[in-house]
Amino acid sequence: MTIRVYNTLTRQKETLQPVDPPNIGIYLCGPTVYDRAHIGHMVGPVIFDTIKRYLVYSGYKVTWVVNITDVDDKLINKSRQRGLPMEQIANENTADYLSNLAQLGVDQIDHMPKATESMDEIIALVKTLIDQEHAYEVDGDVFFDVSRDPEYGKLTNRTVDTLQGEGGGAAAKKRSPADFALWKHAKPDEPAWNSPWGKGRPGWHIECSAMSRRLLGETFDIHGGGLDLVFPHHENEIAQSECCHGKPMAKYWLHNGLLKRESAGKLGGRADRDKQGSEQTVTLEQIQQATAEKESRSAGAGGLADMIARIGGEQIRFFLLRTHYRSTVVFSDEALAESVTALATFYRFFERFLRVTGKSFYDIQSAQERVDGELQPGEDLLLQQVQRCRAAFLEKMDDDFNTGGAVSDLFDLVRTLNKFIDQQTLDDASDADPANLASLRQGAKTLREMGTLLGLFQTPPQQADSADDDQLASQLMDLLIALRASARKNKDFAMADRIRDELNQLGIVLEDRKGETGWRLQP
RNA sequence: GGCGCCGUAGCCAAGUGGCUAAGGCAGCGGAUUGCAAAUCCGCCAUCAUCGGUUCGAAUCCGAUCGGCGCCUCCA
Repeated sequence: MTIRVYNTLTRQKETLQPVDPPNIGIYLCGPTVYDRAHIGHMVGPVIFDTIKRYLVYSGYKVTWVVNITDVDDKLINKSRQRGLPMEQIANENTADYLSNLAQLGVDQIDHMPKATESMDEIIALVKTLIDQEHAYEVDGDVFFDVSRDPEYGKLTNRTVDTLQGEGGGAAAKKRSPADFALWKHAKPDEPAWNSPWGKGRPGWHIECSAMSRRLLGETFDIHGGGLDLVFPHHENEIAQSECCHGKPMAKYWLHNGLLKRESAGKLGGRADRDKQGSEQTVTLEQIQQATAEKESRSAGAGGLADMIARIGGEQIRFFLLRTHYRSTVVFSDEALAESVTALATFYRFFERFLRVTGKSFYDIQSAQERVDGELQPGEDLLLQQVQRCRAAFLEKMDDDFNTGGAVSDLFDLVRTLNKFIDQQTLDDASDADPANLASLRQGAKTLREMGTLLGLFQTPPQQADSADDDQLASQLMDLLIALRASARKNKDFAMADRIRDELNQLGIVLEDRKGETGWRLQP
């Protein structure tokens, strides 16, 4: 078993060899919580959640950190616009973010440090960089001196002289346009922390260097984030941390692709920003309108939380995992709908499994550890097929966490199991061979193992007939089904079909099985 | 201008040097069904174009066309 990952730093796939096996430290750049999350913010968490599941399964001890940036210029602007304290805005949006993560089944994060709770480490790091003459102070601002870092630009293959650098009022103070702020001097009405350079706040990149060092050490294994963070954010993190410590910051740099709308540009990208205009001149109403437009296209009128409630967290997770994490994903209602349809195949199988075996798929205990090549010579044909699916699945996951390819093996496996039920006529529970049922259970257990690795099928989907509110609906359905059964018995197919067709109009699908009729809502 | 990515069936999407190019959605044919639904079986691509390397390329190299990202805040 060898796991290979694509490393942005070397621009090639490499064998994963932890710095300190079996431990693996992962740092993922989380959100700046100046606004509610959109679906694009979920790509990184979902894939890294999956990566951690896979690494733990493969025998590693993984520590995964996702930071929350809760102090920043955009937060300060937002605070002014809304007339609320920055902290309150940060707290609101952090809560929204966490709730979205939970809905998508992202539950593997070990630490979520906040920038505002890491000031001591940040200041200490800046101080060291000044002492080392990698940074300099000008009137309460501190800048990193890129000319003192011969390796600057190595992540993105850039040279200092080609860079424009950040503009704004601070540009005049910088020795080189490419120098970037480590510490920003506070204006009178801005949130500020005491520092050796007066009151101020951290620059954008420094908090990640400080927090990753505290929680994962000076050199850790995997640093992740969206492709849009490669430059300047990660380039600058590398510069700060490696100049400070004199050793590599992270061994592998993994970047997820960005989500794109059908129409134009990535979510929150240039097109969105241009629409909003410069924040000095735009009115609050315009901002709200622009935000509403953006959300209506990217996440439904009520934002991501509403979209999750409407579509389902698992459906969105599945949608994201169907593509390789480094690809650009074009997001649209149609694409999402296709995913929902595809995912329903598994839910139908789980119901069938319950009918056949009397056991819930969700009660199956999933394998916690990876065990390879345990196929016994005497095992039956079904289990051999199941093992082939599983081996194919693991092979794809080993290759840079190819979830898109791995999903196909999930479909292959569910088809194999459905076929087995058909061929062995296990739907007739009365004469089912116990040995066949045992084989089926074993196959389902493997499906559960694979699903769990992807963070899928952890809890039963919302059932139309499970909620108390739908008790009446359930009773009415029983009545209609009984009426239709009686019509069918009398060969009154016109009546029977009318009941079925009109229920269909209401989005309810009937399935006649041996001896009974089931119903479900259309996905 | 600099750095980088992508172009596989109607649509989405794996595969990056060698078995019949995964899987999903849609469609068509069949088994099953009173008819459907569900399930299963079958059909449906020579991989943007051109040229080159190679015994052999979707997969490597070059050119062309088309799409995109970063170089300023962004997951």
